[in-house]
Amino acid sequence: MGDDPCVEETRRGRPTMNDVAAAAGVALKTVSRVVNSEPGVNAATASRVQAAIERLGYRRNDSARILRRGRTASIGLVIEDVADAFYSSLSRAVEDAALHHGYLLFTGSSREDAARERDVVLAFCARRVDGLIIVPAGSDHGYLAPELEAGIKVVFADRPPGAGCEADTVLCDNVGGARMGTAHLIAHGHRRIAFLGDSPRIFTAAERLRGYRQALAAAGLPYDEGLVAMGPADPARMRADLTRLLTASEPPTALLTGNGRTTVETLRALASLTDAADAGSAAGLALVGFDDFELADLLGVTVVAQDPARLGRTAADLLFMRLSGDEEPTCRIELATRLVPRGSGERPPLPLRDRTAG
Amino acid sequence: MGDDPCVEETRRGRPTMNDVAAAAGVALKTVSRVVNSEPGVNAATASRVQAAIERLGYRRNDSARILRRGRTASIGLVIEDVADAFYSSLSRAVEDAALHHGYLLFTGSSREDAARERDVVLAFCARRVDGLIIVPAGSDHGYLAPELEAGIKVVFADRPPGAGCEADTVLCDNVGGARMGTAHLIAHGHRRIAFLGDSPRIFTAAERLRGYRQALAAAGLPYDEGLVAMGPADPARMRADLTRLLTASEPPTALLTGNGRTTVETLRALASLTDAADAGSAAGLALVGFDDFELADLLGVTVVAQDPARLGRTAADLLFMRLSGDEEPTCRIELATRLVPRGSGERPPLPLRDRTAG
DNA sequence: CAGAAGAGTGACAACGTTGTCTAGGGTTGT
DNA sequence: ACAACCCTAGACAACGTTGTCACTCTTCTG
Repeated sequence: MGDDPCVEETRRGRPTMNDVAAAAGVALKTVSRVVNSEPGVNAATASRVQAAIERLGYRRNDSARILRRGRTASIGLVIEDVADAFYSSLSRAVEDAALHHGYLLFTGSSREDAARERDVVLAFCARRVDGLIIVPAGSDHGYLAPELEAGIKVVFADRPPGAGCEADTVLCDNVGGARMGTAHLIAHGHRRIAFLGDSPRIFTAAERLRGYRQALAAAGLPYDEGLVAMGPADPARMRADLTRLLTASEPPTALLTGNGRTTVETLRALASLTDAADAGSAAGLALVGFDDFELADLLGVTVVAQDPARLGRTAADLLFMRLSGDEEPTCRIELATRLVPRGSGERPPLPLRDRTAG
Repeated sequence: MGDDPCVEETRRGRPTMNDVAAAAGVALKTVSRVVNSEPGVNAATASRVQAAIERLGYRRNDSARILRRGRTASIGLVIEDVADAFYSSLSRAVEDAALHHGYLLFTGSSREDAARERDVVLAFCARRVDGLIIVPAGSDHGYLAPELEAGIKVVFADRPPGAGCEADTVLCDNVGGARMGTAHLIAHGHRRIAFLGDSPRIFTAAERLRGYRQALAAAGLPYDEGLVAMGPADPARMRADLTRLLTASEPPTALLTGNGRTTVETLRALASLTDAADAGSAAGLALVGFDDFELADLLGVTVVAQDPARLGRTAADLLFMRLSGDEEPTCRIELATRLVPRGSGERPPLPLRDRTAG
């Protein structure tokens, strides 16, 4: 009475193949065969094993399986922030691809922090992912050398790896997109166009600044540093920058914003600065945003659209090609951007003396 | 010459602790101690081992570690869709909590498909996650019994588990929120209020419908099925439903929309139906949306705000309490919602004869 | 009818790590 | 000088699975 009432049931924790084997009266290996749908098991035996599996609630231990087999059928995705719409679209595309190939997906955010990027990547490597898709935050990827050496396939997305790291890369045409957006404003008569972008140490922000400058140069317009404000999309900073721009002696008549968050915060700042209900036309400024965003259509904001889902899909396709044995030299793909006119970018320059801000 | 030029370097694949031990001239176990920062290793020995680790690019194999130790220090999160803003905020909160506790996070989307939810959950269990946070798509969670039995901690978020599954649950006050939003419209003079929601087989949609009906009843207003349209947030369907509502003999003067996507698609449909640039006031309808969304402030849309980040944080806190040994009876937490007036919900009813839609 | 072929099953080692136990050698206390 | 101790280090088994090989029956072939 004081003893185990039933030894078999008292076993704590998860049942193993051994337990199933004992319950079904077969050998361990036979259970393994059933679990993995391997051929060479009598139908009657198989169903007896199956019954034992269901009765005990057995689930295969993938850690043991991975340890034994070497391949994990999982990939890792490192992005900047899951909560950002751009990256969550990208995530979803990668998740779809992983599911389609029967892979499990780890996702982690770097929060634009190189050390954290490294930690997340190495944690995934410790879990022995077969491949990685990385949106790099840092610019030194030397830490990847042993991983690449060990055969882990890596694809960089949205931004290239740091110098000295050779790997497939999928980017948007940042320079071309920014050039196109700027040229669009120039074509509508603007001569003083401000550029509001993310911190210039971020690859995409620097590239877009480059495109902006190219467009100015192509049109024979001067590059004025006073019209450029770059930094993280912090509402307070952006308000201050916009106030400075708009109260300058020669304020811009148009804005090019460097990414989705910047565009949105610019719209907010403009709305709060001008008390205009219709933010799209606030202050009479023309506006082109780099990167499309939800509701840009309703707000009438002209954008240079990237396609984050396509970016993710392309990176995943590339990764799975590598995983299935493709040994071609590494490649660098640049996806085209698309200008979507919605009104805000087609406004002509307004005489600026009429209004004051602040 | 034809042979291995250097046996040690030729070894394919990843170095193991054994390799490191050999390279450093110590025993396997000593390497293990160094890797895990266990005490009892001479500083000189430790640095020799460390050097070998770096030279070989050794990374611990977590599968083996997990197999040996039993605990995985990882949790799984199953949501409906990473690309949805509500769930991506929730994800981010969970990710933060996981990071803070030193746990790794698996994320998977169910796409509102019960079978897929089950597959994802079981895949995570096969990887031996210690805990799970689930936004359930299905209503039968019998498949979780063996997992719970095996000690996996489960917290349900946003929606409760199906009958017969006992587990901690964190919800929003859907009924109260919808009641509040509806009462707000009633307080502004509306008598015919339409409800546009997600498919009624989704828990939150059904609850919100319930809140809507309660508010009507409390105000002595009749419940008119003709004012209710529920289904997935498909643009075409929503346009058709709105057209039907607005061209009815007694059209509504206000709308309550049942979630973020529905609100956004409603705004789009209204804009396209009325050609109004200012979608917020399109058709003169008052509008309250359940669930806040990016740019609702600029569009002037009154919402009943949930806090997805708080939802995720609460669920994660609960899970980590369970993981650290908390054995209290399961609980069900309901988070309050908050009404955020921004204009669209404060418009008075308009005489409806003036306009025609379609 | 003997021998070969094949289907079904099981024994066993190995994957890379960690927990337990043991051994060597130096220091301390009496 | 001897025992008792601590510090360091290694030997070994075990975690749960899968790949390899070997064994036992049938059944088929010559």
